[in-house]
Amino acid sequence: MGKKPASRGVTVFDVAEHAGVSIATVSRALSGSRPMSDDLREKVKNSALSLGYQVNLVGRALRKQSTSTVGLVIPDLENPFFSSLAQGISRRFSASETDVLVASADNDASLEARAVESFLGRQVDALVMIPNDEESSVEAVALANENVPTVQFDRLVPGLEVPFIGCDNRAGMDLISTYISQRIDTDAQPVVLVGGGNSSSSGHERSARFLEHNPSARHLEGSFSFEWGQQAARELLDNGVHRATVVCGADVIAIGVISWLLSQGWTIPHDFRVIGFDGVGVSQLAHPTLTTVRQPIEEMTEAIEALLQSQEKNPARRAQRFAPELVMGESG
Amino acid sequence: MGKKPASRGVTVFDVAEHAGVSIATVSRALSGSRPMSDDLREKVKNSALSLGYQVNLVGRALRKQSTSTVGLVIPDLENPFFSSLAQGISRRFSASETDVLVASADNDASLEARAVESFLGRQVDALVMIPNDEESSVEAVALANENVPTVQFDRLVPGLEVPFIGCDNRAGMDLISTYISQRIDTDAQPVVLVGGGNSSSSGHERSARFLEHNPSARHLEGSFSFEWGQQAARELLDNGVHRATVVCGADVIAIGVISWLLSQGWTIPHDFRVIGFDGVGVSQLAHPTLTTVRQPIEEMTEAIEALLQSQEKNPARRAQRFAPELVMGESG
DNA sequence: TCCAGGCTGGTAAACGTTTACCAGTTTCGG
DNA sequence: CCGAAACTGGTAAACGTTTACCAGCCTGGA
Repeated sequence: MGKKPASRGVTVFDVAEHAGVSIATVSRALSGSRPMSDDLREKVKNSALSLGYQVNLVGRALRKQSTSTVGLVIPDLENPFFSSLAQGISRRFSASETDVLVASADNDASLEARAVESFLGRQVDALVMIPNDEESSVEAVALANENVPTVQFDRLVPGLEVPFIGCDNRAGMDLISTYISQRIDTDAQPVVLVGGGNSSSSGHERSARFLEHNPSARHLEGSFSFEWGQQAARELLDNGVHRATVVCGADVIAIGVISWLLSQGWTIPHDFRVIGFDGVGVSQLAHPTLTTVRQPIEEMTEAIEALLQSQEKNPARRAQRFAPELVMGESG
Repeated sequence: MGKKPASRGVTVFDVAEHAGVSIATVSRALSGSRPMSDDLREKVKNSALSLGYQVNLVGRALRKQSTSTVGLVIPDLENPFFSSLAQGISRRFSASETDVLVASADNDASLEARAVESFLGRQVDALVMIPNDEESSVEAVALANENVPTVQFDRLVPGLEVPFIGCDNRAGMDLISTYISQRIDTDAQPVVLVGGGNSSSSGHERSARFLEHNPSARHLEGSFSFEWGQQAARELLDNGVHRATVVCGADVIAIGVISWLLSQGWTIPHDFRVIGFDGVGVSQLAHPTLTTVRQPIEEMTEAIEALLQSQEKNPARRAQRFAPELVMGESG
């Protein structure tokens, strides 16, 4: 019933002394790295328990030259799509006794670089990166890949031999295009594209593909944020657009657009149809429910784990793109 | 123009050899821990650069017995309130050269315990915890606090001498109560409380305080999630409630409630008034805009940093509660 | 009886840093 | 010109693990 002793500072030596064995025996008993008699093992384990011993992972990492850890670098924790991805990855890896450490780059290239350096310095076994940007993130991704198995997720930096796992953005935009082209026949609204900006590959790919199908669409580029969605909607209204099908580069943007339009008294989908992209997390709560394209993030996180596992042996396939599916909602 | 060499495996010894000095000099030149002549320092730095040397933080941590790292344990990354907090904390600490590592407990007590153990094993200098639960998180928080300076954030586990920083939930509910009581005079709607559950201190405190003011309020308890908000709204409608002021234990819940009510064709605030709690992140995008109570998270993250700084010397004050403010929106 | 081989436990080295301590040189006041 | 102080750079120990190697013992087959 006594106060449990603090474990900081309790080392294998203390346990060894308490149990009357050597440190090698302690290590072996605790890790099971070599078979030994049950009573001895029990004795050691009891000593460890009663001293409140907890392994020092720093010491272990230094000796074993491996931590059971993967680092995840994310552009922005406040973007619910990214935090869903983070949650998905954590969950996936927690099953395989691997810790996932998350760092936010806060949309800042230098913080992103710092996060990578920090993870590398910590000797993570692998790195999963959602690069901020096609240009400013090149060095960080390259540095990561030179040092540990690395996978780019969701976004891709050009010109690097770093494996990529993400969604087939073009296919997603194809789905949306054919969907709205059917609609357009019946009610001829102008089509507007509100993109997430050309500085990330996903923004880039989505906008470009959509414009291939709809070259005459009005076109606004911004960033992947609610605020941009709101601003874009305001610009549309200011320019006298009062009926339109608004295709957005991401659900966050779509939510922003809808929020602004509703606040100005317009109705959806009557006045404006709004279509998103991602189909993950909060956006499913939007009202009216969002018409969007859903990325299969379960499959994608699974692929990440598989890739990283095999990565240690053979060099991985270049890029894996997963097909998204159209989700019909009320908004468009 | 040659390929930059991989830094993994480049150690102080390599740099020392390349620069023609001893490892002590390398360490000192790089860390500036002792004054030395400029040209020597330059020479060492150049060697380090050309070899692509990157310090191994594991080795450093082992020797210095300190990492410049604080761990953050979060119940659920998908809850936008928590991810906003995480973002805020990361940002705050990034200014002071301290890395923040985030781990999600995924609303699971055993994962939470594992996250704490992992951080402790990694020798983090401090721990910030948002405990899952008032009961099942006790051991994890206690373990953390026995080993490193620890602060509980937003949620509080009872009976432990662990410093706490959070919002004054009772004051928040006082604000809401007086606000709606003014309204109630003019249009006498029934009042409903949709709480986030009694298993966390914030849910607990908020619901209890609100019921002190409104003992006759209809009362539903669930969890801090969108889904619960939707479900609660459904239950209300099923029970024939068609006009009400719905006070929610959190914005996420309020968003869920609103989303369901709107989807069933009710209007807000005409049929239902809905009021949230938190005032952070995504919820500001809701439409109609949310009437809520805003927590001062800037101040709170600042307090965390200050607390952890001083914590190393003197034992910290028990609990700091920050006053929230009422934010008028259209929803209630 | 002897030796090979299995089993059990211990000793010590290694992982990559930082830094206490030391030794050599220079500077400078007396 | 001597001694002390200041400075500069190096050697080696220490942080907490894991594990290669070793030594002793026991078993069993020849």
